Amino acid sequence: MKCDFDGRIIKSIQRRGKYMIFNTNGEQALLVHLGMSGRFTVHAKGQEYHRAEHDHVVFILGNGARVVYNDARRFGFMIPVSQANWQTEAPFASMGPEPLSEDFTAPALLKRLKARRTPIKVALLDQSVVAGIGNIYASEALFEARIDPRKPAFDLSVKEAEALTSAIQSVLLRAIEAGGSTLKDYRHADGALGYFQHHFAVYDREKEPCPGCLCDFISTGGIQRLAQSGRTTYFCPHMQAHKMIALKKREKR
DNA sequence: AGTGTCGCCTGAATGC
DNA sequence: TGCATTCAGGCGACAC
Repeated sequence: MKCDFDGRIIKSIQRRGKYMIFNTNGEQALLVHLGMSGRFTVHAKGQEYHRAEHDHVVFILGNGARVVYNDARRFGFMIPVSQANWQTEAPFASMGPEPLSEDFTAPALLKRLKARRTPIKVALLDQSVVAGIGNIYASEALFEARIDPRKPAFDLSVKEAEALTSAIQSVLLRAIEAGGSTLKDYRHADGALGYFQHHFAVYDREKEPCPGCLCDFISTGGIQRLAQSGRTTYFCPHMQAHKMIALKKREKR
């Protein structure tokens, strides 16, 4: 099938948050999001290719290699965007800082959380607070920072914001180091699996003890899960306890 | 403007 | 075995 990008040269590939941007020698760039189950795999020139189920797009490169986009759930998308303007358009105009950049500081995070009455876990999934955090890493970072996921976002102290920014960076760096998290679909471009799922502290570990658990595990029941805005959160109620309830009672008087 | 709910789509796991 | 239900790395449209 012909498309607008036929014959274009891919000049560079960028990433912002969970989006990839393929810059070309034309007016338009290709914006790509993998959704939940999207993946790219690279097949070298001469390597036989048979279309597999859920292969939706195949890029045939000038050197004969194939880059295949496979996406079982089809939540991913590719759209042409203006190469000159995409950064000032949705969703990038309002997107939060890159968590591994120097723009991501505790004061910057506090500023973006200031007006949010929503729980901190829900706020972390909002890409306009910080870019690139998904459901796994939100739970993992909050555990590492020892912050209750139910705590209102605006209620974070300076100390908590500091702990959270470093926890987010630490979790992401370790996850990248381990090659990402393969629950079902995630693969590298060469088909390799990620290994960070073996290092989760709380995610998908309901009723297990958290790392370094000091409480009476039998009586506490270990890690708990709850639903927040339709997404599952995992946390340790003992390691991540906060005093909101006591404070609320005081406010009411 | 911030917030919650719903739909998109398929596959795997679970329950009956 | 078969069928229905539930849930899953995300996001955008929509209503309030």
